Amino acid sequence: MLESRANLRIGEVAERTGVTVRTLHHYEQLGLLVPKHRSEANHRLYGEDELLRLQQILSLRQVGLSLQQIGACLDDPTASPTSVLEQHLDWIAAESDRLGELRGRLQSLMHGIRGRDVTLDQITETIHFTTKMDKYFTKEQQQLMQERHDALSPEKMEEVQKRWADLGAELNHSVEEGVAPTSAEGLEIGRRFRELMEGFSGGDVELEHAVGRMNQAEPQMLEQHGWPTSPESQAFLQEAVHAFMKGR
Amino acid sequence: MLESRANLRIGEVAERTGVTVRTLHHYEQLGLLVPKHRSEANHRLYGEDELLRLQQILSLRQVGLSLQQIGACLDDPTASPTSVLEQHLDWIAAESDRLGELRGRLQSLMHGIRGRDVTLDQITETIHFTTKMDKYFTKEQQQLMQERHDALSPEKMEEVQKRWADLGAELNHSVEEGVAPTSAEGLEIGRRFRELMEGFSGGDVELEHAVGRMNQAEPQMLEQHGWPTSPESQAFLQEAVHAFMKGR
DNA sequence: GCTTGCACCTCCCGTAACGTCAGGTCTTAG
DNA sequence: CTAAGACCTGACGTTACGGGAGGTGCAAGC
Repeated sequence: MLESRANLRIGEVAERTGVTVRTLHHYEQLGLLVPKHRSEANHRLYGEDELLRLQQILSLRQVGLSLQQIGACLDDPTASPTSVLEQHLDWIAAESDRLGELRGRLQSLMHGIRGRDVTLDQITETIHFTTKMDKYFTKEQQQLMQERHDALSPEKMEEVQKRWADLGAELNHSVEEGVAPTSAEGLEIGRRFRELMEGFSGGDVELEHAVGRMNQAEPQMLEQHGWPTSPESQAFLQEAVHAFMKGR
Repeated sequence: MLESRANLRIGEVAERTGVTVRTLHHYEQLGLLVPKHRSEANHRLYGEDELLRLQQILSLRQVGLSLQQIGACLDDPTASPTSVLEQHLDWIAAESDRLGELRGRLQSLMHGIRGRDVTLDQITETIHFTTKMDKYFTKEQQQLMQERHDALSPEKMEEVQKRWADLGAELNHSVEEGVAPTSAEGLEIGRRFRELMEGFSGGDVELEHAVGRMNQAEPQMLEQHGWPTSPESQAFLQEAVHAFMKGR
């Protein structure tokens, strides 16, 4: 009844639907929207049904479907559009989650360096570190560690770090001197290691295991902080801790 | 001290850092990571500093920076990496919001067609409709309309729709018969229109204006639901309502 | 009658970050 | 001596178009 019978030329279609002429050319090239008629001057003529199809294309594009998916929905009668949309929704949800997480991490990163001028090295190292954290610790564990970290006063922090550094130096020294892990000196190192580790993990065995896995797989992270990573040191420490635990 | 002095070949670098050989080729082509040395057989040799640079590149890539931005951060001493990251965070936040919104819309769409088998036409029309809604109504208005919609019982819904349809038919009839908008018949149409409209908007003037703007810009949306959209009908209705309001 | 301008036409190159051959060279183990 | 890897360069494909070059048809102004 109210249909505008006149075939529209490409410019008019573009203007009415808000897309560019180039886009319509593109859709035709993909076989997505091919006007059936041409004028005598070889100009594209879009009819009623083609305009409707274009509306459908634009609607589906609006929700993020790829042109390929749109083509499948429109042309393949066996393809169920709801399942395509369902699948697409899963995609969107995953992407949304990913971006949200990334956003949170970037925010806390920017929060951490707010105001202070930092070098690129520090930034990239922080990113590298947090990435590794994600790989070896669950979100709950990370949150726990963050809370325990925040609860510590700066002086306390520094003291703990110094004690780790001292212990690393002493471990190195003992290995170089050929001290036996089961000697009194070795046992003392084992004791101090357990003390520091328990202070860190709060007795959470799974957390300690996660730390162990990370240090196993990424020794250079410890190395950068001065902790001995040679196989000898590792073996010494393991035996020393074992001996200490057994004799306790 | 602990540096591995030996220059690594591209395959080894790829294995250790988890990227592909092609990626390293690509980075070299972009000038992002160019190993200074080659072996006698023209094989790339990556040294200590190049590995460090690669780590930085991968860290920055991890947070979503483009290779171009990464190159700028690494090579342009005037570019502040924090400002680049700040800007990037804005980007991420916007994208995250966009995807979250799209996700919500897709979810409610899928919720609306849950179980029932729907045609592609119905889906695309729903998408089209909600898109237009976004264009003319604020989120608050949409939420309000949704609540008012949900509060209505199905019978009530149907009755209201019937009354709109009847009014549209009568409006059409009056226009065709040449009835004056200021006649008793016209006034009655104006009264019923105001009644229905106030029932819809709940007296929210801004909401009514939004409806007016939408119908002005997108007459085909009304047209599809059988409401008269001819200029004559529009004019008649406007005068009828005006006359009714003045005489009230 | 000629020119100008406009809307349209058909190629074709460019985008970001690589994946994936193709065809050739080098080295090393059997 | 030969076959398998590891490496090299070069080039095309991916997404959804943007943008431009160079040509055609048609109406209006000089």
